[in-house]
Amino acid sequence: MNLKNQVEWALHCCAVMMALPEGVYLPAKVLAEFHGVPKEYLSKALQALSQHGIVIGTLGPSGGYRLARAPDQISFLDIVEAVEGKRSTFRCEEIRGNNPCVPRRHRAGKPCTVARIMWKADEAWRESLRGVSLTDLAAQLAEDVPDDVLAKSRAWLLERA
Amino acid sequence: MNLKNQVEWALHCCAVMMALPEGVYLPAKVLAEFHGVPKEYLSKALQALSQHGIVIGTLGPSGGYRLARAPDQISFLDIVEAVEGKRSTFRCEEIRGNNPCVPRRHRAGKPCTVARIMWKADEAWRESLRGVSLTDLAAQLAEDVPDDVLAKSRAWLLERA
DNA sequence: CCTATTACAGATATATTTTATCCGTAATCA
DNA sequence: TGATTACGGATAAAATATATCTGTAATAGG
Ligand code: SF4
Ligand code: SF4
Repeated sequence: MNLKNQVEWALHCCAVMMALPEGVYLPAKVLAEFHGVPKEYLSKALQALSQHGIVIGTLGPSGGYRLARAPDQISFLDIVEAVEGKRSTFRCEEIRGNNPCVPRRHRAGKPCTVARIMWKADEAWRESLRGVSLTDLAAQLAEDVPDDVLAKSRAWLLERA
Repeated sequence: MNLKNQVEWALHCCAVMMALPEGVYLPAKVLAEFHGVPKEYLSKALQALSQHGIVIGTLGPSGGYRLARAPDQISFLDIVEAVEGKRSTFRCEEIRGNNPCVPRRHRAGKPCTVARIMWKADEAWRESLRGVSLTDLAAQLAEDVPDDVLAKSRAWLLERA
């Protein structure tokens, strides 16, 4: 059970886009080169973000992507769910319906205990991601990443925006 | 991102094995028929449980599986991790190392902020599963499942144990 | 108006993982 | 001895993730 690598890419892209000045857009091509990932496939992830209203994409030269709202209004969960989907990781195949001792009653009934427990764990995962915003990420990054690397990256990106 | 269906099967099998009297073993064949799933593939899940010390398998006629310890000493997490593995669902491909502005320093460094946040969410998921034991499940099942179904299932299984 | 650039949607191809089956071996019991 | 079982490894089929390719429409700038 693995998350798609697009999740990682999308998160990094959003982190990078926080540095954009008002009205400036970053093309997928640049984001792909910056992260060293295939442009075409990364585009799919960015389009997913766009469809979920997390980023805004504009066409034409000087077009590209930027965040659709303030970083403190974008959570990790928003981003993860945009590319990974909202469905629970636990798939219930209703195998209790195969129990030879159960006539019919149970089958269309409410989800069983096992499923509820698994879904609750899933919700705990989501809740954890819901609690972290891009602003939180930025604060941590400022501590972790040396200032010169941050500045150089910023300059590298703006040159190509 | 989906959990394997073996997870669901393993959980149901453990639930069923709680009903076994001391010293009695339930063959994979019976468990498979009871749940309506392919025996060969279910066996793989049961072997995983066995390797992780959650169930005990014995050979020969009247052999099969039973729980290796008391139900209150077996958590959902034990079972899920046995078949799904212990690794985080978030795979870090170290794409920050591809950043053209980073020389060398960063690359072998500690895991970055993004990864830590994702791993923490993963841990929240595990913590949730760690908090539920088979005993808890049994209590819930007693409420959810009608008594006659429970009794009939029990009888059906013991006939074939 | 023209051209280069871009996001976007859809089709296709490849790789990896999940799902499932098959077979041979060893242990156990009657 | 013979039937039954778990176990491990090899293999096959299906589903999903990964990646590429194509064409279209919008847009900025000349
Ligand atoms: S998890 Fe619950 S609802 Fe799903 S198959 Fe098992 S018993 Fe049925
Ligand atoms: S998640 Fe962190 S450690 Fe992993 S690639 Fe991204 S920056 Fe690097």
